[in-house]
Amino acid sequence: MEDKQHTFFENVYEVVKLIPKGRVTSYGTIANYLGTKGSARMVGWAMNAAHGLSDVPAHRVVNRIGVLSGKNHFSSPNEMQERLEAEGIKVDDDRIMDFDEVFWDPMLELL
DNA sequence: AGCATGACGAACA
DNA sequence: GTGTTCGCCATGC
Repeated sequence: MEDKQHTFFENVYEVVKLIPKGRVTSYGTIANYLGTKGSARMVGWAMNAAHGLSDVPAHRVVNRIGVLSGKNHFSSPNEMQERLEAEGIKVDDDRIMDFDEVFWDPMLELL
């Protein structure tokens, strides 16, 4: 873990850190914003590495349909949902409710 | 070198 | 709505 992916990971972290409280985005959206469109899996991989960084709110990143696909990777599977609900995001059956309302698109709102 | 897996996504049936 | 298939690319066997 030294040079090449460093840039990609760094970019992912930077975007994730910019996600406003109470909002969420998706792996594919971040990938698209970074220009690595189609490589949503790499974003997920980056999150896996970001897992230890408190600066990166990985719980605000879900898949395209608002499912907490990564909850299993947290310290506790319940932690992700609790953190989201603590920010005012309603979660039901591992899925974000009103997903279109809390969705945050860097291309659209960050600009 | 190939093959399987994965915090994904889109297209299609 | 669900299930399958393919593309994506880093990692591990």
